[in-house]
Amino acid sequence: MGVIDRKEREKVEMKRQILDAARVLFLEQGFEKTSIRNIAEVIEYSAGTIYLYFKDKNEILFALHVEAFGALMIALQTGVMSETDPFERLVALGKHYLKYAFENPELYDLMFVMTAPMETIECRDEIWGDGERAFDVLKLVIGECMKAGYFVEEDNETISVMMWSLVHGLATLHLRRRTMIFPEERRVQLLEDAYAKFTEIIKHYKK
Amino acid sequence: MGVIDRKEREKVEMKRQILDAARVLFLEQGFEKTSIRNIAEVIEYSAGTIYLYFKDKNEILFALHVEAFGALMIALQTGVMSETDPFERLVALGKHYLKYAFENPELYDLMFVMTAPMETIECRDEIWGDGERAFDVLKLVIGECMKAGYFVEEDNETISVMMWSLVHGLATLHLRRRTMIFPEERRVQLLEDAYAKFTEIIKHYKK
DNA sequence: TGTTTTTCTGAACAGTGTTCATTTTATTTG
DNA sequence: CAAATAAAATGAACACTGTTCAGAAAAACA
Repeated sequence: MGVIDRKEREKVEMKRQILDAARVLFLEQGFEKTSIRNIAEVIEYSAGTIYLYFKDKNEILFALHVEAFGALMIALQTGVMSETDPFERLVALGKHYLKYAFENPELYDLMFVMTAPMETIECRDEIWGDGERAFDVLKLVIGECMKAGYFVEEDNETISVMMWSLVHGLATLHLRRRTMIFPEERRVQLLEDAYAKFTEIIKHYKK
Repeated sequence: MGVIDRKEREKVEMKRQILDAARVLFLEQGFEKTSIRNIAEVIEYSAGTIYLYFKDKNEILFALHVEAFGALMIALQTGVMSETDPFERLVALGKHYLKYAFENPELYDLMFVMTAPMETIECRDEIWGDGERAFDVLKLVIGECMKAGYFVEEDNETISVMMWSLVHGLATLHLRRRTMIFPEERRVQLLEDAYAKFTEIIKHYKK
């Protein structure tokens, strides 16, 4: 029966259409302000139809979440590849993380800021699995740095959390407009300087 | 006419009632999930009445925002007072910042994470003024550190942004449940360790 | 007391996420 | 090909949201 195969393909295609429309709208106007009816309008179906493909609005978010982490992993891997020196790898990793955050603000939000999806119990494992794998990349690179003589006798995970917090802090302060307290022409420079200074400081740290 | 004085008092009292109810509900279930009707129910008035005291739901948020920054400023000042050594002051400042964040998660959210209120053009100046004044405390303490021989020849604002990003990152990663990727018994310890390590590293940094 | 001003209500509007009986479309069977 | 079955899509309905505003109730003034 080639029919059920085609039906399967159509189902996947429809899900794709919904996700693409949802991603565009979420990125444009945010999750909360995007209604199921908005998404339905874009794909030219009725609102009810969406519920034949996704259980609810959150499940659409989940699906995008998974895709977003896939994209971040690629971005981070690119960051790792681009340098051979262990410490430069770490610096590049952070840079690519920030780049991803600034280029995909709403997706970054969804991955590291939004609370809604984290509350619901279902899918938690996969969701956190994604986060863990991204964090593992950081730990790996920091592990290499330690082998190369950086962070001697430090706890890998502690250093990783510190590094993650810093870049996440830079990203969210900017994405959530808190850098507005600085004059426009200084904002980006300040973020870059702060990151550069941080990497410089940790580079030369010896117990 | 003592009447208009009393009327004025009643108006202030009513605003207080609304704000108190709103703060409790916002802290309990968040801004988005709290409806004007919920607030009205608590203070035993109709929903329409609220609009006689606040222009809209955002204005209630603004008012709470102002109060929250007042509380943070007190928390930070306490942090500054508690130590005499400039660098220990800085360490204590960050600790009290984190303490405030963890003890008032929804208020912290409202001050440093929420986007909604920042979008609307009105009240922006006061709102950002509050943020600026809090940041000034940090700059001041770091300025004292510089005079005491720390961060020599560094740009105060760059160091301040770095410090702010780190504590803000720690706070938001935890408040937004991203530390769930760590086993429960390690979470808080990891945050504390990361902060302690960070302060230790910047303490011993010499160009 | 009657008049005016202030305060409050509750219905209404256009929107939300979600459900479900009904209709339309597609596939399989006779 | 026509009839029967199965799948897909609809759109009305429900209970909710923020917000407005004509009218009712209460308070203040004359």
